[in-house]
Amino acid sequence: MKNQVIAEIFQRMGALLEMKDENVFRIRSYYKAAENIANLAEDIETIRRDKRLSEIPGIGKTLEEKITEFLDTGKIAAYDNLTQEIPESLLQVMAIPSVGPKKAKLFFTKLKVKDIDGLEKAAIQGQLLGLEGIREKTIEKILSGIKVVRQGNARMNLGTATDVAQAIVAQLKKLPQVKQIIPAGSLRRSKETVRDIDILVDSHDPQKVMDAFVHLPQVKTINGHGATKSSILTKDNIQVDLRVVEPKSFGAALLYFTGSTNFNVKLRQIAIRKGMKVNEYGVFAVNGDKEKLLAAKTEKECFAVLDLPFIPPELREDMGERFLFPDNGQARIPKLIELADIKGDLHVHSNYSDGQNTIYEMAEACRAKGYEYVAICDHSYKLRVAGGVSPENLKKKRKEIEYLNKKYKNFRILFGTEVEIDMNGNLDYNEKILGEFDIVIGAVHSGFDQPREKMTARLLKACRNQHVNIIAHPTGVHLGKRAPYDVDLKALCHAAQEANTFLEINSFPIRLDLNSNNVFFAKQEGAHFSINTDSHHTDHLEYMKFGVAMARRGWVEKKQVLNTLSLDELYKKINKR
DNA sequence: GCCGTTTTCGGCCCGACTGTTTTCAGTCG
Repeated sequence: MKNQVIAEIFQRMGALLEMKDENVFRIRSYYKAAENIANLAEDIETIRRDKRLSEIPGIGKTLEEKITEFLDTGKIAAYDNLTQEIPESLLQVMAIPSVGPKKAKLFFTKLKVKDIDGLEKAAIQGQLLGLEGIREKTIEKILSGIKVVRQGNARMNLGTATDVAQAIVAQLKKLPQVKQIIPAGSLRRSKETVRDIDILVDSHDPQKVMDAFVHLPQVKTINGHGATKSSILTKDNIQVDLRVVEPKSFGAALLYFTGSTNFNVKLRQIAIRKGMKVNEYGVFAVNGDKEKLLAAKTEKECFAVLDLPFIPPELREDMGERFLFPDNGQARIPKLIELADIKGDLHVHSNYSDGQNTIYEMAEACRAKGYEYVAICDHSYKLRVAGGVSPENLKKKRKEIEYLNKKYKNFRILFGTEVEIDMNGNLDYNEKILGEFDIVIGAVHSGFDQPREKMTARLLKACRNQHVNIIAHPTGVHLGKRAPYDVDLKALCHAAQEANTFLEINSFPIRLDLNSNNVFFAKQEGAHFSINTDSHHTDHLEYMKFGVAMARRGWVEKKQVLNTLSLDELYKKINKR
């Protein structure tokens, strides 16, 4: 798939145009196009072949031509021209906190600085001093910014972000001045990865809260410390922003601070059309230069005065056609699946393969969560690195499960497997063995580099096997580590639908696979899902909330998810017993 | 450069904080 490459080029073109001091709206077009392309679940070459490029939001005639040019020739002339004029390495310089397009351009034109090393050298040698608008403080900021960018500020996964945020929230909550406190931003939207953490506090005494925040033990550097807004870097180099507002405008502030940016833009555009204005202090009716506050206390009220239903944070992305802002009439927001709808976990491991806990411990932990069932799906024999279960050991495992099940009322352990799909789409256990499981999950753990046709055929074959109920982590992605393998998701969805096979939404924070864009796409293509944790420890069962978040971000309802069914309904659905 | 139930031209979200300035530009979210 060329999607990410093209998105990256448009992103870079946007930044280069910024340095050229181009029209800001033209620049925004490139950024917006980059984002929308990066979020496509479909291969952009397929879209192009079907002549649907202009249906991608933010893609007009010009950008369509550029995409076509890239797909045909492997390059974009306009991009090459830009990089002739401005060295690409200046984009690194722009990535330094406190250095934007204006300063990067200034350093390049005045000092011929074209990368981070050059800037550092110039700063140390005192060459920056005396440039227009540059004094000691600015140079200090640049030097510390260079350190930050060198340490890498990669996006963290949702699990890490949740932990970091919770630790800070727990400490600030102890302050008597803090009334409500809630992590906002991309974390509240449950985005797969998070760059920095935004926390919103409601208090009558902002200064006290700010002071406490910047002096938390995990703070390494203070980037900003204002009356209502502060920003710090933790010792693990994670940026955390805190914003304090008056209780009366908490809803408006939460709405603003949750974002996304594009969602805010969209919301504010809607307000303007209605003769209103939205900012973090409320929704206002505008009449000449007079403003009248209409709503601010809760998010719900703010949506209501804009004549919108409450839009759950997970949906606030304004991803073009997926976003059902009404052209006329009411937005239709489906009743999204909730964590409480989940009746069991259909993919956990035990110490029969590479899990840390016994079957009994996993079962008890699931019972404690109020589940009706759990499927113990250990790896199959061939995956030796993960202690795949031999056919002989399967018998023992099955007996153990039967023994435990005799003790349980209103709870059932399902005898399952996560079976290897080999390079040709064949399964690791024979048909007879596969027939004995309650649940069979097919999974790819090898041969990730196969070409699209081969990989797709491989998955389709497994998907159509009469015993396979679920396809595990369908794209194989490891966030920040391994790119997804190349599979025709559309074909997989259609095969899955025909074969009554479910696509997994794997909740493990480094996987989140399918991700929310894929879930949204797969849902449109008629796929149904199973949201599982892939737990290798009882602690991992908590990850279910992340998988549910992916489903919600993909507009999924309860009825589209296998493990919202009761045990009887589940058996019926998968044709067992 | 995109986009359209006021529009195919003329709009395009809004504010906090910082460092440099004597009123604002740049950066960020």
